[in-house]
Amino acid sequence: MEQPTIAERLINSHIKPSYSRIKIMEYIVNERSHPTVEEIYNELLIELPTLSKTTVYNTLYVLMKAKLIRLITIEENETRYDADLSEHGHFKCERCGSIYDFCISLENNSIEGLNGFLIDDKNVYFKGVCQSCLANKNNN
Amino acid sequence: MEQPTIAERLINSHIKPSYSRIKIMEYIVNERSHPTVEEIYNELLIELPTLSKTTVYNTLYVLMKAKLIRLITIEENETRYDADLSEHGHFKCERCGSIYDFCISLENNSIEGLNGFLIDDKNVYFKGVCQSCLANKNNN
DNA sequence: GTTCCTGCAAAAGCTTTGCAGAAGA
DNA sequence: TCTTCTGCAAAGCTTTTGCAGGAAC
Repeated sequence: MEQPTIAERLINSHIKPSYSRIKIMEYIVNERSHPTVEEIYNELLIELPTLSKTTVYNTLYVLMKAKLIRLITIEENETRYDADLSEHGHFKCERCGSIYDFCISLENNSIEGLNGFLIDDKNVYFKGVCQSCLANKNNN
Repeated sequence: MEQPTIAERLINSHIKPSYSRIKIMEYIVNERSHPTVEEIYNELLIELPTLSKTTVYNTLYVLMKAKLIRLITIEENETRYDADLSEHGHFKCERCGSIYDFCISLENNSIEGLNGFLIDDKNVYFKGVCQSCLANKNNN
């Protein structure tokens, strides 16, 4: 089964596949680091020297509205983006700042208090210390 | 079993129970609406006309560090606070903006991908449309 | 020619910081 | 007296908005 290209995915969502948009979407899909606006902007500036943050914001808004990406708000002061729309959780290491994905499935019937509610979006965010940082601590 | 008062809870956490701090903590505990800074400030201004937002921010920071309250970041642009530290999820209705609590328990052993990780904090945020808004829609 | 994408600059909004006066021990 | 709590004002950041030039079709 062929994976659609980034451009095809944009077209399928009725978004014109401009070079900037392809690059921004591509970056979020390939880098699985759940980048911030700042990271996307700084990284793509190398390849697109005229890129502006406005375009990054505009594009992220367009991609979000088309539900090609989604927002991650683990921390109040940093908005991140994720192109993986499957149900999974995010773990942020408070020591090194890395974000890890993990598998989790929340069955609606195991939830009390939301009977008759329409659930569009589920987010699971954990924080703590990752295995790698825990291991390093012992070596220090 | 006696519940400790707000002042006692502050003292137990080595926080001086000033009037502002008691009122702010009290507001978060009593109002179970998970208020924003803005809401806390505006509401308490009635009773404490000289209150400043700086004091609200300062106090929230102190309470957070003492783990008497916790941050809720369902949306990127609104930071909310919750004094209920028990494990529960938050549902935000995208139509009326209300936030509902719901029961959920995440067993660590049902999570794949975080073996050997230290988990400090778990957050579950859902979005959608609440029962009440769904019912109203039919009446409109 | 028309649409809409891009990017500069300015504005807006929230949060933090610096500092001085006030309150409390 | 000494500490620290409070609050004004300013600064800092991120995000949004207005608008004009430019690319694409």
